[in-house]
Amino acid sequence: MLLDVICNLDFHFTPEDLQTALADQGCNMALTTIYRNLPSLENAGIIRRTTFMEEQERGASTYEHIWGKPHHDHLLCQNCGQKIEFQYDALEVLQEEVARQHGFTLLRHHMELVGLCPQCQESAP
Amino acid sequence: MLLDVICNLDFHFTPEDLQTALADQGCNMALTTIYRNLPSLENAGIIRRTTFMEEQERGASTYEHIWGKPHHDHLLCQNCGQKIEFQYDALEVLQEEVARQHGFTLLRHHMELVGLCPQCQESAP
DNA sequence: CTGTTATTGCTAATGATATGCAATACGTAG
DNA sequence: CTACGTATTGCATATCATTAGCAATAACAG
Ligand SMILES: [Mn+2]
Ligand SMILES: [Mn+2]
Ligand SMILES: [Zn+2]
Ligand SMILES: [Zn+2]
Repeated sequence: MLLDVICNLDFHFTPEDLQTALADQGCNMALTTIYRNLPSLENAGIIRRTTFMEEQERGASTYEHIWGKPHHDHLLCQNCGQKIEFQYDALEVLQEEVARQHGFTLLRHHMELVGLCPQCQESAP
Repeated sequence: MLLDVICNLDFHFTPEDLQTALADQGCNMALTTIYRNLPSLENAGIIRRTTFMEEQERGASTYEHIWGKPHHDHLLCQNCGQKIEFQYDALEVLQEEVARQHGFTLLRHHMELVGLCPQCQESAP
């Protein structure tokens, strides 16, 4: 059930979002159970924790469904909270380059770009 | 005193690290007070919160002294926790490019590269 | 059907951070 | 310096996300 609900969510979600989505399907799962299962799903490569430094002040961490989807990073609007997913291979290549320069083997990265979306640039200039 | 201690720390620190460093100088400051003053120092551009997704699981957030220092990002060793600071202008340029492609005005970013340092590559291959 | 093991829910513990408030330090006008 | 209003502290307590303990329940295998 948990897996099913996760696969049908297309946006980033918190453990509580999952509980709500499950409840909508008639499945009442304790939050504790959800918290207990998230690490397994993460290790299995089905979800990824995407807690953004930008929104970290207070509040639960967020995850996203990544099974079968290509890697992407995020662009966030500081004002409206909108999240845009992007892929930019040249960036990934440069990250590898930085790691190599320091003799590191790069395993993964977390990159978030924070700015103002087109709409928010106008309304709050 | 707080400001003084921060300026003499050259590594990333937690609020508790600050308390310890202050105590070493003979100044006993309540943790509450430190927590209360960190946001001001951050707004003033003296420190920056650098909580890494990599070490976020449990534990306090970390800050670093940035006043007068040029911008940098971090390369972390997953195994030994070592942090390396780097500047790589080409990366920053590409980040701007991504933002522009989506009509965003880029304000800041958070990037952490996680991998294995040279030493840890040998000991845990 | 029955004993064995894995998963759940409930409740209470943790640990970082925030808040209420009274006590103290500070800065300034007299 | 001296008294008073304001800003800053410390202490105790609240919050809130996440975890742990444990007994109840479901899943599984023979
Ligand atoms: Mn995403
Ligand atoms: Mn740094
Ligand atoms: Zn916006
Ligand atoms: Zn290492």
